[in-house]
Amino acid sequence: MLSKSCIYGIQATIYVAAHATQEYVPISQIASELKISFHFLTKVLQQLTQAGLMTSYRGPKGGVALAKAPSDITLHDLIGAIDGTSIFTECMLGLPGCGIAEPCPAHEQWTKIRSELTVIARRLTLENMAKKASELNVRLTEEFRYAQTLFRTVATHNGNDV
Amino acid sequence: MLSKSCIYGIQATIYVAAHATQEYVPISQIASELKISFHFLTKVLQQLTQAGLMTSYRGPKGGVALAKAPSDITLHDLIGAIDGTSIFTECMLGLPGCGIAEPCPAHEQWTKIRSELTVIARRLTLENMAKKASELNVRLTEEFRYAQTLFRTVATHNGNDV
DNA sequence: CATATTTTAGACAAAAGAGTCTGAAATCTG
DNA sequence: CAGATTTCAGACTCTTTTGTCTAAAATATG
Repeated sequence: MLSKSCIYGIQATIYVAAHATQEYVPISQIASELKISFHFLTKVLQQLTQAGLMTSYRGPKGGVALAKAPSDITLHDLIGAIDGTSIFTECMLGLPGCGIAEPCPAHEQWTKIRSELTVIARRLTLENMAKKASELNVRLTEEFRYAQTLFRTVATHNGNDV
Repeated sequence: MLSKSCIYGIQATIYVAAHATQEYVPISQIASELKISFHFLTKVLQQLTQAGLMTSYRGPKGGVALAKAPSDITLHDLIGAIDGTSIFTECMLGLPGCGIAEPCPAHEQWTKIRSELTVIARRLTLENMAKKASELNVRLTEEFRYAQTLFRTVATHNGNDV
């Protein structure tokens, strides 16, 4: 569905959006909290800065930050910048030119799914997702709940029944 | 979205379903008509026979055939046999255990899409798709319309505005 | 200015996907 | 039985994706 690069990019931007207090968030911090290879994440985030979705700053106090307001960056933007927009536009069977004139046998059904996927991806902003992620019990990474890394101080939440 | 193997498998089974007159269809015939590598298609169709969706027969007059009625084989079956069912079950961000208890930030939206995708894939049978493919102007392969390879004798259809 | 920190750039390796090829096993035809 | 046809099984290559590593450029701090 989505490439690993894309998944990492989405997770990282959500993390950055949730850390709006920091000016720039070092990639090393994101990588270690999200258990992603630092060097690999670096390359992914470079794609996002080159696409104009993030800004970067070198040196001490450097890192990456969102280039726009979290409410102005959509899931569609992120997927498009990393995996490309083919998932939103292409035929399920990968046939170029599949359309109303020359549909593939699954054209109509897939078109419906695809358009809903597009709507949802356009509607889901980083603000939405970061807000969700900031609530308890919301996952951002494989091993840990995001809540555990984000709010270590929450005392009422005692369990870790992963 | 779908792997090349999966796409080839779907196209090939549609082709076989549309050639119900033949007892067994040789893989070489499918491959050449659909412009797919013979040896590669062979391996893909072996997966389908091992999954119980197709039958095969060796020797002259041999080939592959559907193991069930075309109305009894769904797109879901085909995808499941080749790419696996993860596309119908997994979290968009690939997080194991993502669910109601521990949702990822895109959980609800993706669940909706996924369930619609599942419904459609379960509803779309080979019979449906083969019927669609047998109508004019329906694509099954990249270079040619399926209609052209399937019904070469149709005279009223003079155009090829690819 | 020197040093530590951080992104940038690019080479390199490992793993998976896609595609090719060869030989063996099964089966029909003469 | 001999030969042709076809799937089956597995080795092999090529490409893309994923992941690792090293050196250079930029920048803050003392």
